[in-house]
Amino acid sequence: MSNTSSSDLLNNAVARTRRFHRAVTTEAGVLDDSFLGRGRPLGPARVLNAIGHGRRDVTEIRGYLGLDSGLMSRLLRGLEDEGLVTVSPDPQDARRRLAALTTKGAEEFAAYDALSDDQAARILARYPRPETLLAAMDIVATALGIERTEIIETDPRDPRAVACLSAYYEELGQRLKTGFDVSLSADPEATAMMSPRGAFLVAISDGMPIGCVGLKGTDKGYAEVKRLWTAPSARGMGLAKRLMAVLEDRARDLGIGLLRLDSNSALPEAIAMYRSAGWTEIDRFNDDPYPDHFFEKAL
Amino acid sequence: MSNTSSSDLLNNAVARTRRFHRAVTTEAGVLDDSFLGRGRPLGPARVLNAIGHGRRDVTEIRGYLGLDSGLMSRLLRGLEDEGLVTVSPDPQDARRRLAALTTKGAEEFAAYDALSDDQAARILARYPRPETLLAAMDIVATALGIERTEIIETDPRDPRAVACLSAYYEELGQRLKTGFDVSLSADPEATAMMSPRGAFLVAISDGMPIGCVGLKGTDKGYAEVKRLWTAPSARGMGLAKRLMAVLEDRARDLGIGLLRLDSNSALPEAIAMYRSAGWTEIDRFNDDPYPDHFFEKAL
DNA sequence: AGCCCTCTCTGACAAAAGTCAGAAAAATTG
DNA sequence: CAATTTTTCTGACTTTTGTCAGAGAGGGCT
Repeated sequence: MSNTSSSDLLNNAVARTRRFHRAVTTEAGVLDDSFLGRGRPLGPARVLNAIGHGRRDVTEIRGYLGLDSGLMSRLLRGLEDEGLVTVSPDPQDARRRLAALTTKGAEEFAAYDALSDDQAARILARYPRPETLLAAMDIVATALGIERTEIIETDPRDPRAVACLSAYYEELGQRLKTGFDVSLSADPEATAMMSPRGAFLVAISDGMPIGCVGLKGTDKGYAEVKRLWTAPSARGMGLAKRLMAVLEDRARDLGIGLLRLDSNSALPEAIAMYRSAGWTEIDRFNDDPYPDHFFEKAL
Repeated sequence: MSNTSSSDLLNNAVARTRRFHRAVTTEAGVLDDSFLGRGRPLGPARVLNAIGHGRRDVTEIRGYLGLDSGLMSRLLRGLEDEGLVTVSPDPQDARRRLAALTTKGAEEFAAYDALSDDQAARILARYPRPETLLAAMDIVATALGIERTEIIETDPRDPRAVACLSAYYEELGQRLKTGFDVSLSADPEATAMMSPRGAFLVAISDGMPIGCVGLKGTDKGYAEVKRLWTAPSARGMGLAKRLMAVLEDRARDLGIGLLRLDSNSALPEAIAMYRSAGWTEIDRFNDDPYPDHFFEKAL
């Protein structure tokens, strides 16, 4: 432990971070050992799980797990001998190889998954009201993973998009004095927010959707930005700005020259962000009952 | 990843816990590798650090790190050969052995410590306003470490006690409409809260003080419970109750038969806890300006 | 003292993880 | 098309980690 004066004990950021790390790595012996729960060494278990999580490209897995090519090759061979995995050349580039789970391998992966779920549930069961802990875990996971957070384009009916949209509607309902009823607002049809008319983006952090934004094509000479939302755990990390930047790029790709959006004064963070991101406030351009602020940006 | 329906994606507690785990173990490759930053294998590095953190008893280190006696012996021998550690028989029980760092060993340990500090600082530097993240890390660390949390008896002037007391005064100042000035309240002298007249307890979680309580001996036929505080990150986990239970045991050991305490209606959680822990509300028994509730409990 | 227990150390292994160099196959480049 | 690069695979290691059984010294109890 570093030498810390008494006033530091509770406030020193580095000491707190290190204590967090100590707590988490000690507990990792409980959380993490699902990888050891099926009598297989860590190496093969990690490879099997990486494949189960959808990583197919051998080079990619090697990079992700930090393995030497020789070691990787042997681990794959072992999994093949066990009948859990098949490896075949990539049709695009026959030097590369793609791994896939066999039926037996998928079962084995599911067993690991069940072990992990059990362990997570066991940890949570220790806390009578785990909501505080879960919210804190979300913040930590989002913050630590912020650089790994991917922004993907999806169908707005994709479950990950729907999860974000539901959270968005619920939050609007709480924030607006009047409540919020989607059916009263202009709910874009899905196809208006899909290529080639528009786009829908979701931010994914370690597999969890933590933000979204939609671009709705119109026939009025501009496209509209809709449904910008970030998870509470992600706020203050610049995610909304990043979503908007990607969305503007996407709009340019689609040949869109002018963007508009509406917002509500109950969402001051959003309005401040639009101002700082180069949007200009304009007059009302629709008759939606909820918004009271309107913005425009030329691309 | 487990199959989760769309509504689960954001709210399923197990999925959130597993995502947290993924984020933390991925990042652990960044946080944790201070143990690998000095060209020594993990085993010896862990032993050296355990000794540096004040663990001297070889059996204890073995238990803490989960090492076989043979392996432990060889690791210690290696560190001795490097001139970092000396091992000598325990004078109390010559079967046991005690390890200590040499000067060189202490330097090496300090180097590991500096690496850890740097890594923690580097992680924090990524966040412009890390207070949210730090608060979340405190909550997670406290929750995961709640079963490892020790309650120790200290001098109330110990830095760990002082850290808690300062936080307590500051919080009282914020919570009481009138503010709080220690000098106007009955500030017990340290010796009144030390054996044999009283006691002072501090809860330590992974090296961080997260709660305290004092037992102040008087000559009026009762002892007073003073300065009960738990860190915000520890609230809702029953820590105050645990501190009180230990304090009551300690009071019984000291031959005290009656306890009293005062509190303020600005601290409703505390008052609810006293009621549920078998305390009876009584009339004012002092003229301290701050309290407005008074309790008593016979042991 | 005798007996049983605890703790450390050693030797002898075994398993797991990691390293390195070179061969073979496929893709890319000039 | 030849030269170069990328990727995987193999063999031949080394290092690290973990296991087991037994020896030896010390402690506690009757």
